[in-house]
Amino acid sequence: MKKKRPSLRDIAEVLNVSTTTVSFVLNGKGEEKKISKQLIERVENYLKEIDYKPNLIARSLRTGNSHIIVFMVEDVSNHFFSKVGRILEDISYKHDYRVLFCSTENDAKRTREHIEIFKERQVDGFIIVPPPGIKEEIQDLKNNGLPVVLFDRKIEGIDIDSVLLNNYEGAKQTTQHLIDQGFKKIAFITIDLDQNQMHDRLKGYKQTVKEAGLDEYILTLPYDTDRVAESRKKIKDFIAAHPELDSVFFATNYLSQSGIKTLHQIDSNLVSNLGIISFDDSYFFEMYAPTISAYAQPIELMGKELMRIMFDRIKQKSEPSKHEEISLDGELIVRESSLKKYTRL
Amino acid sequence: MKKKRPSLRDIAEVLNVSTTTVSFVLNGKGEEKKISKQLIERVENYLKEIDYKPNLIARSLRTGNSHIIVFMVEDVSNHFFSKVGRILEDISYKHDYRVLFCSTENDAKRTREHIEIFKERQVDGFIIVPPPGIKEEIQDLKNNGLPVVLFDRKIEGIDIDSVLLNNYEGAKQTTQHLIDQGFKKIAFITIDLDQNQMHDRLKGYKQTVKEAGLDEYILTLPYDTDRVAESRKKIKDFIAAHPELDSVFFATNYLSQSGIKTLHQIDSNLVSNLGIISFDDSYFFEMYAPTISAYAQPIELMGKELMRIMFDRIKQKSEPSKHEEISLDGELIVRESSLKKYTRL
DNA sequence: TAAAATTCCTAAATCGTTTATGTAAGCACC
DNA sequence: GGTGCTTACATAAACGATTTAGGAATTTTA
Repeated sequence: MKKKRPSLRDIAEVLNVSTTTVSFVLNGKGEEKKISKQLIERVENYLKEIDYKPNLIARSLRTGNSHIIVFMVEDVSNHFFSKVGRILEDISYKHDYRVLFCSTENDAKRTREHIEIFKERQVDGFIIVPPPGIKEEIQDLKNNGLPVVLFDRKIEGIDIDSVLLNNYEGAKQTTQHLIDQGFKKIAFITIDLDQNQMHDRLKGYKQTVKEAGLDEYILTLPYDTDRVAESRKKIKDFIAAHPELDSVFFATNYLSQSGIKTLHQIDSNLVSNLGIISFDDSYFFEMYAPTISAYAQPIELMGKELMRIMFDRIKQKSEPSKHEEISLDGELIVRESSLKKYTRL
Repeated sequence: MKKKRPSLRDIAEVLNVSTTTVSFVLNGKGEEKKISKQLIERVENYLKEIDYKPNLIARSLRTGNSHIIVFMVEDVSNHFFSKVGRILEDISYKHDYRVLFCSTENDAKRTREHIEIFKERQVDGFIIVPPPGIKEEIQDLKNNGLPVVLFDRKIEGIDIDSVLLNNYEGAKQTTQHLIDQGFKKIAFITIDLDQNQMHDRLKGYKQTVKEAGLDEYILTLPYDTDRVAESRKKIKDFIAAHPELDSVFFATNYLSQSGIKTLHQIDSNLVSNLGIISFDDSYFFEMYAPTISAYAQPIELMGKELMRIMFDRIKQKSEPSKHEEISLDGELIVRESSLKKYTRL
């Protein structure tokens, strides 16, 4: 049943040539290696005839690369990451590379193990959303000459390629939009996560309200998704404590979704009466009634930039003289909710 | 810079033993292979000391397997699939396997290419959501002795392991729930996709309303996501043509989300006044106001069953005498929307 | 016409494992 | 002391490709 695939040697035997010749032709190096036209043709025809597929493992062992790129994110089932993953997959596919997604769970140990395994599997590059505490491993990868591009988050004190959202500018723009719509008491609801992107968003908000001469209203919720009840209560108390609030800026889309739910529970008119805007877009916001405006990350562009850098590094092999730190701008998606409010005030 | 990792041979040289010995110890076969206690210890210590990591590519080449399982779905960024993928990843991780997700785009050609590549990469098993037209390739994989488990959809006329939702029963149960709540004019909105699971859902609906002596109201929308406008119009016309409708059963969660949006556009009270229920759950339904009830697929269980069968097949190597066709039941998640309606009628 | 260059191809090493087979030493047994 | 059985390792052949170094035949050059 289990018919063995023919190997290069088998083919060479049948054609009465050496494996070298077959290998050269297979890899399109026939002319370069001065194989005669006739022979090239003969080999090519046979390869086509039997629909020969080389054993990629053997090839990897010999060449040291695998045409596989790893994409490590916090959670592959997170919508944002899976969307980006999909883009990466499509681009890779066109270049005959494959993408291996995996979840770090934002855990350094798990990430380390993954990296170790993939290194031994000769993957050609890493695109990583780095959890805290893996600076050394990243540096190590780079020292081993493996291309690494960070995504979504950066690591301080390490010179490395990265593709990030300009969180500061995004938050400024988002806050400014609310201000432009006439809102004056803008709350910023964020999570208790010590990560650069969250800091930058907060800074953007602070700076913008300050420039506009408005007051700050900041609520920080626990990161743990288990502590939903606690978060709900905090939001309720916060809203109750500040009846003057006319709008809310949620710092992540997950936050918005649960936050909106909570607002609706407090008072079913609240969501319609407040100016609500979210960082990170979501399918949800388009469907919800009322629709919710959001600052959307440029998913497609991110994927493209990631792969552009990755392929650059893979090709040039040597350590690049200069690393790229791409900072991308998102796009404010204005939906009815943050428009119609103005007339209500 | 690029310090080469030590190989088995290097280690053998340092320790003045053969690679065989090192290999046996490495794989825990020391005792079995009658290596002396002292030597085992000496080797183990050294391995630990240099933190030796074997080259997995070389191992794969020799052993013919890779500890990689491929999970091919229509689109990795689809929430349902990515959730299941995440489960598979976690289970695999515990068994020292990795999962390679990839998207078929429901396209036979792309699927074929993927399968070809992965076969050459010696993956140990395939979990596939099969697009139409790849029966032969699946059969071929099986003939090559590779474990294949189908997921979500089956292929007629092929004896193979599979894990599926019991769509018929699910649709029956879902419809029955609406009936139990007192609804009598129940619409079934589905898509124009010639797949078993859609047929089964339709059958479940039909059978249930028939048993209850109620009328059928069926609307079939185009599958193409580009034809949103057309779908919207069809829904509007359908609702207008049947003012007597008191409830709607959407056959997929994507449909529900866009459908609910449309209903809301027609009349902002419609969503609250109709009994609405969806096949496939979504985060969205929990957050929406009002919340939407749904028949949820047992994601975790599905993942577990898939991996259970997969590992069974990987272990036993030989062709199983009997294939498993697992048909799982989902769970009706009853939220306020389908409860409170009854009182309104 | 001998030396040099070119053309066309091959032998063999190599990547880093696993594993079938080999073998030397020690012991028991009649 | 010859035979057989363990024990405790080593040798070497795979796995299936790529690639270096080189060889024989032909052609060009001087």
